Amino acid sequence: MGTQPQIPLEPRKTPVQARSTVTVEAVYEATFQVLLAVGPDRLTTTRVAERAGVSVGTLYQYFPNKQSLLLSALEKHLDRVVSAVELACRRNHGQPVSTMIESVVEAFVDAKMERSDISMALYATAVGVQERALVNKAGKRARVAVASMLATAPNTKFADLPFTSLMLFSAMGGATRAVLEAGSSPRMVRLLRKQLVLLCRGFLMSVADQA
Amino acid sequence: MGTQPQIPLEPRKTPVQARSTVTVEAVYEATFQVLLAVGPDRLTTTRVAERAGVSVGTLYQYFPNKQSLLLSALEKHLDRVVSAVELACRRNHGQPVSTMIESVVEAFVDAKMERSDISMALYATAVGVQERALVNKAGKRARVAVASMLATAPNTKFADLPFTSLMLFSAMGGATRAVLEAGSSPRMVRLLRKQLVLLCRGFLMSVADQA
DNA sequence: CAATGATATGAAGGATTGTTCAGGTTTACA
DNA sequence: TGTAAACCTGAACAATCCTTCATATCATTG
Repeated sequence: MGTQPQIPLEPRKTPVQARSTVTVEAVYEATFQVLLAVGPDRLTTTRVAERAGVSVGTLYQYFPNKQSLLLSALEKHLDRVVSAVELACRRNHGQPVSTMIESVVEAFVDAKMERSDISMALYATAVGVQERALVNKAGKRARVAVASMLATAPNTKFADLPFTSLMLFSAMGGATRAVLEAGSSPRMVRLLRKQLVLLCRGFLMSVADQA
Repeated sequence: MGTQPQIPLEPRKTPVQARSTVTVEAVYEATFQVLLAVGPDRLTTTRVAERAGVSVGTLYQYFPNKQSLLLSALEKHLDRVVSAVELACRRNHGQPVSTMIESVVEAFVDAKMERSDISMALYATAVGVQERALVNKAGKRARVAVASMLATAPNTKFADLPFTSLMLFSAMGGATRAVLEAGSSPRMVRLLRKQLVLLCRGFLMSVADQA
């Protein structure tokens, strides 16, 4: 298991003019589109640059290498989703469990579906070691938020909050992914919201030490 | 989105002597190991052949190209898991919902954990279009089996069995994957089994039209 | 043991792709 | 308006990797 040679992953240069801000945003968007169109194997920096309407050289001025591009894109998306969940959790401290669940499910599904194309495209990149590290970090953040919210539920105590949160969040993630990959039709998304609430609520009722 | 050129994906030659059967098995095993060791990007046919103790040429006698190797490996694993689930489902027709759940969860978790290394390695390959098609096909098989089992539950009717099965199976898959990627310690696996039963049972109680 | 088919080898070809860099264009600002 | 910094270009380089094929070894059968 050789440690990989330490290659820089941070953006090489930060945009200062409006022009380059547009460029970087176009590169991100192109990354998602190429990812969806041809898959991760045949994603090349040249293809991304083409799609973004810039030259490869330009791309390499803001990303030191291909992997950093994919990592940045992934990080951006994860942060958006997790932030939404964290916000929902913070807002529901002290609420009844039922209310908590509804809010978190809504926030999570909304965040995922807002750009369902990006969500799907990025599943294909969360595959390497570094990528999974990012996903883990994001998952941990979400679970901490969920756990600390659940800890404030009135008249309810949970024996193993960390693991309970893991179950909750991973089940939500799994079901949402399945719907996404099944085409995420409006009907399915509607059903997902409804049944995800039932799923989570049923689970939490089961594992709670009611007082 | 251009249709990919039709490249053959079936094994080129089927082993007839004992010698080659060993070879093919070694190639599969090497595929998993390389996948785990260096990830899908840096998996090369030469590396797999080396690890298997054969030459590249030999590998190409049984697999027409790299993709067919990965697809075969994936298909093999999926079939093993789904078959286990199908068997469990068949055996529990007519049983109470609670018993059904326990059996299916046990069968699924067992199948996944029996070779947890393979399960993890293959997450990284289920990324391209053809690979996802295989996963979808396997998922469908599992859902059909679960649905037709649930249809036989006494005193219980489900309004939307297809979607209910999707939720059930994808939630199970998500939670199991999370535990797998968290290291699948014995403690965690134990918790997973227990709480997965609670999760599924709670969900089915919620969506069932009790009679 | 001869002969035939099965299996194994690995160097070399051909194609793709990540990354650089020398030189151009545009913007900001004094 | 001049100039320095920001930004962009794309051909070329270097490296990797998939795949083939001419040749060699092993197993089976009659």
